[in-house]
Amino acid sequence: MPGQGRRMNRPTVIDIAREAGVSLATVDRVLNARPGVRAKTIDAVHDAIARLGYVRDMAAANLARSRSYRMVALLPDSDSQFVQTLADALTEAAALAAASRTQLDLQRYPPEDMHTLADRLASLSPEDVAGVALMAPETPVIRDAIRALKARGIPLVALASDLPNTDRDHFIGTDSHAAGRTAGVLMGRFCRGVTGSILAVADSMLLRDSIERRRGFDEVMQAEFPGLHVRPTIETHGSPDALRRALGDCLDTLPDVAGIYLIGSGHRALAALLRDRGLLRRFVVIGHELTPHTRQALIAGHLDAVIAQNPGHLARSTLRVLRAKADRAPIDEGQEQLRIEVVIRENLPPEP
Amino acid sequence: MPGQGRRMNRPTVIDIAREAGVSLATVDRVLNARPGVRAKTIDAVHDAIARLGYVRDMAAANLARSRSYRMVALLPDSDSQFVQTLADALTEAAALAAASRTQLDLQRYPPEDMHTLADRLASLSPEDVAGVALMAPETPVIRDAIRALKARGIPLVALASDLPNTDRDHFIGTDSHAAGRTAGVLMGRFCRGVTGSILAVADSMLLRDSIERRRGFDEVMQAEFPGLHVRPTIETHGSPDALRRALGDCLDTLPDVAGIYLIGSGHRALAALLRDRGLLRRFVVIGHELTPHTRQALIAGHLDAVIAQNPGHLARSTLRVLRAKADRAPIDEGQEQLRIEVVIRENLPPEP
DNA sequence: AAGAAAATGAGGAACGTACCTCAAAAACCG
DNA sequence: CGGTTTTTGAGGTACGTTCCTCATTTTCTT
Repeated sequence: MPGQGRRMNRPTVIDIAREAGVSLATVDRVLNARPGVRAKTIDAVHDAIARLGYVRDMAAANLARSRSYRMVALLPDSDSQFVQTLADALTEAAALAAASRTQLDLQRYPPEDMHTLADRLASLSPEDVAGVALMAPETPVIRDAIRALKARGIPLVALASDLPNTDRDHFIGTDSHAAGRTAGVLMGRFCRGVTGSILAVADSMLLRDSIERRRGFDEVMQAEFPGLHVRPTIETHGSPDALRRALGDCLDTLPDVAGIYLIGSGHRALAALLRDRGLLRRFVVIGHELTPHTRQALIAGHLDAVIAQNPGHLARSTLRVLRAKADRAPIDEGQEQLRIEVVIRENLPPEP
Repeated sequence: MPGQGRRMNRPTVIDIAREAGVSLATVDRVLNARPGVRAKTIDAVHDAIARLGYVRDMAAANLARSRSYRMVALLPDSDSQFVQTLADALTEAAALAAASRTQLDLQRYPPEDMHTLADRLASLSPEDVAGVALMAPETPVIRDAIRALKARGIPLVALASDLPNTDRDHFIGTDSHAAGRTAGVLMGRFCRGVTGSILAVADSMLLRDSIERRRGFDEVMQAEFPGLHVRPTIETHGSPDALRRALGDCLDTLPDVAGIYLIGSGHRALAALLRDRGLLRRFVVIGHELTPHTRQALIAGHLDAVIAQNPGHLARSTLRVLRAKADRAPIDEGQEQLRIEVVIRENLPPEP
């Protein structure tokens, strides 16, 4: 009978009861913080727990509670490929998490409408939601909604984009500043021996992530690559036409463009523009996030490197952390640490 | 009572039995692939499962099994930092896996002595070992030992270094050829505009991994960077002196060295040599695996990039896959896919 | 069609925990 | 000190699954 091992004999509640010299009922009261136990007895039980190195079997506990976990993920309903990729990853992770009584309710909200989002958050009750994962910009309205949510005792994690000035329990994503620095180093090194301008393109410089990436990028370029000059950020506000126009102007005006840094989205529009002008592969192009488009661009050689966070890890991490928060269990920080990945054509992961 | 969700009323085995019109015992036989059920009945049960969208509650299942899994990991007892890092990662992963009834017995074997290793493998019995993770070169002796192990029904995964011509159940590690290509692209791009020689240093060109990395590296260099010429591999056989001597000779003889590719270990010896000669930071240096030394070298700027596989993922993946194999459960290929990581100073993960 | 073999059913104990009730013991109060 | 309140104990049922035994039914073989 393969695959079978020997019993491990972890201590159980029964062992604690014996060790502490109390009854099972008392141990149970202590473990679940139920009232009606003297402080002295509580200590005795905790001592026994410490002495035996007891760890509560969460699987058994949850089975007994016959508790299930409904998590809610709220993503903007933008047509960004990254958000779509993330949504897919969450759906996939949720399918697997179903085996451990966790289900995910993936919701989208109108990207610009923070009031709708706040209302949505306000409508969540601890009775039927065990945790929330939120990808949203940090506006006052949202900050308030989060405060109210936490006051109701619902755990919340910030997804992909941090909400540092709120009561969020955890941030799941990469450090944008470091990601920008990484992009900067690659840009600088790929441009070795070249002097010229670097164009930076972002959706909006009001987004925390874009600001931080740009800041990291600039830091590195100024300190280590003095021959390259980064121009002010071109803001596209998600519009391909705006990108086309603004970037086109730059290319017309500046004779010495060496590289293009795509801080946010816009890969499709950029590729179209460069193709029309016969400029593909002329510059070093570095972007963020691995999506079907950036993948294709990497393969085609129109994009030199992508700084990415792994959406699969992001999704799994989200569910694990929410689950841990719901159980008030500790988190394995190492496992939840999201890496800043450097992706080039040669280490492109196989298609999902 | 926060963190609580609503009952989900997921279908249980009882529902399947009713839906399929069979008894609980039969459902159980089907679910656990026990013998004594007609093919027709098996199909009927599977149909019911599909119709109800049943997902087995793994927590309850494992609780009922009250089975524990003793896994054995066999690593060479070399003083390679990578092996040490991997051992640490395995130990850490094992501590966490204890919560899900999995324990890991981490063993080291004398690196050059394949007979000792084969004997060790031969001594493992399915009664007390649920799976084996093995990091070893593929020699005939080992191939035979693996065949015997598998014949006894013990699952085996190859760790870090593949054993493709054996019956191993799974390989957990990165594609060395692609890793070499990645190193090649970075070397080529970091040397943009430069013409010259690239030195390659390996422990031994008899190791599958080294051969494949070198092959991938060469492929890229020849195809994309014709100005750079990769010299024949210097073999150090793990000896710092040998590296010092051979590499020293090359540096004396060749005036145009542009980069150094460290296929295997030897980072310490290389740093010492370059420091003595005042050549630190003069060349582009690219290596493999993130260890305390390569981490430090990256920070100091003596090393430009490291191609790595994440030892934490490797370790967790190992335990997950072994566990799945022991349970005869399917594997989530996406999650077990090990990425080829590109690490530079800017995206260095925080110290563990 | 009889006998053998294979398939199926019925039922129960166990895994470790939660949560409930009721009774008994201990501590507290004046 | 008696009476009241608080604390503790004992025991049961439940969660969804595994795995066992034994009896019964069905199917196959000749």
